[in-house]
Amino acid sequence: MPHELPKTYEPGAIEARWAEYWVREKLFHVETPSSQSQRSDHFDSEGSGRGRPLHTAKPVFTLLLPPPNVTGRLHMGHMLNQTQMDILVRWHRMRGFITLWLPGTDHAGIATQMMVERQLAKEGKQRRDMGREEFVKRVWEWKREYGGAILEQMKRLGASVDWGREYFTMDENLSRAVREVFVRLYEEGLIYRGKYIVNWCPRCETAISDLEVKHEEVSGKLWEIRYPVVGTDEFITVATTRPETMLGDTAVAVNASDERYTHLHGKKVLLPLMKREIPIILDEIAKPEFGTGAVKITPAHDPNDFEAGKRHGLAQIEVMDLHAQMNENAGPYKGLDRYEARAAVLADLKEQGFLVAEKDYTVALGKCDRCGTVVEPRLSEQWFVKIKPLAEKAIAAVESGEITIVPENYKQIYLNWMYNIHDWTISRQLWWGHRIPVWHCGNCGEVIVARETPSSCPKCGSAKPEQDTDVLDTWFSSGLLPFTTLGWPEKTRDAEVFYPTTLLITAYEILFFWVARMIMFGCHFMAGHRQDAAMKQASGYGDKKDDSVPFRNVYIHALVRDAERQKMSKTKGNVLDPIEVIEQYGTDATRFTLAAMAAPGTDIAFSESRTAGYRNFANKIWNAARFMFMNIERVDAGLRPGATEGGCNYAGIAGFRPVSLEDRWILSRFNRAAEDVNKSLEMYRFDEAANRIYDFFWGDLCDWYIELIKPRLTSENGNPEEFAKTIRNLTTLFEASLRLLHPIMPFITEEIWHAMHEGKPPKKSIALAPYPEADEMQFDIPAEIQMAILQDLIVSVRNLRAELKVEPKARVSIEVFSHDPETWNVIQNNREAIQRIAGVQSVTDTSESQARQAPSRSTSRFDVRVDYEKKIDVAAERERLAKELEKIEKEIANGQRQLSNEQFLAKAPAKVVEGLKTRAEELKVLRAKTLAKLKEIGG
RNA sequence: AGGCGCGUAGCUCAGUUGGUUAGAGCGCUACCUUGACACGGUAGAGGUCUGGGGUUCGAGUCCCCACGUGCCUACCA
Repeated sequence: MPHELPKTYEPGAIEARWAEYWVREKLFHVETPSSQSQRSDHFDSEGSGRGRPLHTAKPVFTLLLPPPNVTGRLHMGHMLNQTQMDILVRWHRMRGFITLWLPGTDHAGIATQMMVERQLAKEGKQRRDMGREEFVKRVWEWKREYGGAILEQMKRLGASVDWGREYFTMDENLSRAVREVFVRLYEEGLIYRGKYIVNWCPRCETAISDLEVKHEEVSGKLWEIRYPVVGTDEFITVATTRPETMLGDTAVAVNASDERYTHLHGKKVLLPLMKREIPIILDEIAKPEFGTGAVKITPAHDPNDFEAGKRHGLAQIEVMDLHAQMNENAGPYKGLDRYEARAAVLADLKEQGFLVAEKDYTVALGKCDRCGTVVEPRLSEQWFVKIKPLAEKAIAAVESGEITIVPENYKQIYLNWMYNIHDWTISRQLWWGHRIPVWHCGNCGEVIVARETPSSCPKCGSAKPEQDTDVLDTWFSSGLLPFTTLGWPEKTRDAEVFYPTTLLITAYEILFFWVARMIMFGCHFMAGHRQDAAMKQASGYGDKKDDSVPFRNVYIHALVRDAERQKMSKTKGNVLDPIEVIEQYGTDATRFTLAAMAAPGTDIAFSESRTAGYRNFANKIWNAARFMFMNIERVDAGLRPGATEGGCNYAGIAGFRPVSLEDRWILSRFNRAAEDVNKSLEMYRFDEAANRIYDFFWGDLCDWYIELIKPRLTSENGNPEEFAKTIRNLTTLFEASLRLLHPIMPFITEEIWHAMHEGKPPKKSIALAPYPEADEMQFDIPAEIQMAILQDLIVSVRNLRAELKVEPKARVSIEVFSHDPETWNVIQNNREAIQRIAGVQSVTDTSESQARQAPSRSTSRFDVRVDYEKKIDVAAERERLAKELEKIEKEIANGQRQLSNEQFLAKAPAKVVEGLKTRAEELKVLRAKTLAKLKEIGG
């Protein structure tokens, strides 16, 4: 069974099977390492742990999964994020790190509440009718039933998280930690309550933070209204984009320096419609250069006016309720929606002659991030976090380099935001979430902040204080996750080992929402924490001073857009469902696409054609494996090599015994690929890593190596011993290449790897096998040079054959000229390969250059001519040669200009000059040869 | 209004501190049912790197301007 792979690669069945296996076998579960059990535990006994002394602490790699909302469905952004995390996690795990990837979900206050409300609406029910307790119960039911959807989807991606440690932000232990944090901050004076203007969503009926407001430029109107000045026949004209708020005006402000209004200082205006006398005040809020220089002041409905109102002790008249409907203070407009009221107010103003002008104006409308409703600034009692003291530590952690942010431009963005941060509104008027641990005494009004529900008021002793009805902003609890998931506030061994986490990978969108908050909370609450020193050292962070930070590195990934570069959004209907892409091309191909397109700095315009290409790549690997298995089948049992005999190690490929040029070459190429891939991953260059593996697997291994060794595998009367050696080399090479690819394409590599081991793999999964590293002893520069000559020769002959339109099956004779001994060596030693791969009958050495003979190709090392009766297309050949000559001439001219420039010779590095000179020599030869050919065919 | 990014082959994108011949995938052309693979093979065509200045021995790469395009931040009525 193991060697019978179906002819065509079909990812669906394979992937589902392994995804299930990884979860069932708990392969990625990490027990808390005790202080004793951290000794290095190598994968094999062959001394492969080069550079890893035994009996030292193991390095640790910890990553927190940005918790998806329980309401979430997987989108491309998640998949990119998780692909990148999984690549790094698998890579570290294979390199012997204690690797913990912690998964969980977020209760997502507003989003989840909305979801359940919608469900209730279908049943004709309303949240308020059923009451808070019933409703929350209902949300929990919903969560149990549907909340796991996104995690199930994650399993399909192959995310190698530790499912044994899965959390939910409303779990009891995490909720306890949230209360603890609230109480401590309150006791430190960092949480306060007050009545301020906040962003209010009339649909969600709750306050939201600045970050949850999305601004949108809309073409709107600016209305100018004149207010009559009491006791004169003058008017003051003010402008507004929200005329309905004038009903709550309590003053008109002008600038003290504005001479237009000097004579009106101390006077009052009569507020139209409301017929209320309000003062003209002097305040800096009014800028003389803007409009009329006079501003209406509505302290209850505008944040600036609120501040101005406080400065002048003005009344705050609320004219709207929590649904943004006009209330009793709005007089005749009571009961109207804010926009109905706007229309009515404008009509009345116009009728009464107060409306002066209506101008087109671009307004930045604030909309609720969740539901899109236009936000209304509203005066209300809320809880706030005093943010500056927390921000200071968070700034220091990044400025000092204790936390690195990649790409680096995000560091400045983060810092700018932190410098200008405002206090954080943390209370939400929702029912779903962490209830604020505050109780109000109905008797004496005492405010009780406590970890557990108080049975009586500590001040007056009256029974049953009422708990505050608000819940906390969802980000308040998720901001604590790096330490609460490791057992905080207890001091745990988990925290000692896994905190600070190593890395956080996330999208730019939540840099402020989440990343910034985690840094603030981590630096504050984990101050004084020490990570296990030996492990910290082993992990490469021995030089870091601050172990309070929630993570040592942040990597911000790009945004996934659709093929037209549009941001994917439900309203646009251009959302690409990753599950659909996966069903069509496979998870491996989709992962590979995301990795290969993840160049830093630019967003990803996801293109399915790329995914199709990488599905083809998987198919290529699949078939190369089939070819390998086909040949293994033909080996006698006694000769069958163990696929990993000596192969399953870190450095190079230990079991590979090169005998031929292509053996030496592919071994060298493999090691170079391993070196490059490791380097790229170190720098989060997923695109480089993916492309490098692609080129190696397809371009080197399949296109050349397998083609070259075919005769050693397929010749009927071959030497069985050589055959076995060849197979051994192929299998060890292939096995190592699978390990190289595994982090990016976990499924296909797992499938083939198990097949190679005939059901008896050395580890339960390739994911637990070591990751290849370069062995410098296996670099072979001469082999690479010689192979390049061989490839040049073969390609030249193929090229000539194509041009001469030689029938594919016909074999041709070739004549080769070279004065280069190395070239001769290559030809002598690889005559058979040349004949077979290039369709050559005989190779003749000539002592004379073939350059002027028509059907020929030249490189600086050799000329090769095909002996064939068919005539070339003279005109086409002439054109080709002319074009080639032009290119050569251009390059020669270019090179000469530089080489004759003293400045260049003096200033350019020797290496560059040397290279140019060598190239100039080559070009001279090539030009002579090309000219000769042109002359020969009468050009 | 500020800030950031992008503009390279028909399409989607690479191109590391400026250094010899600007790469890949898809698409395109021609030929090929060669015992791993047509989701394949072989050989090709296709780019004055948006435009204009500048720095430099040397610019796709650095600077300035323009045009086009995308995003983020912002309490200016």
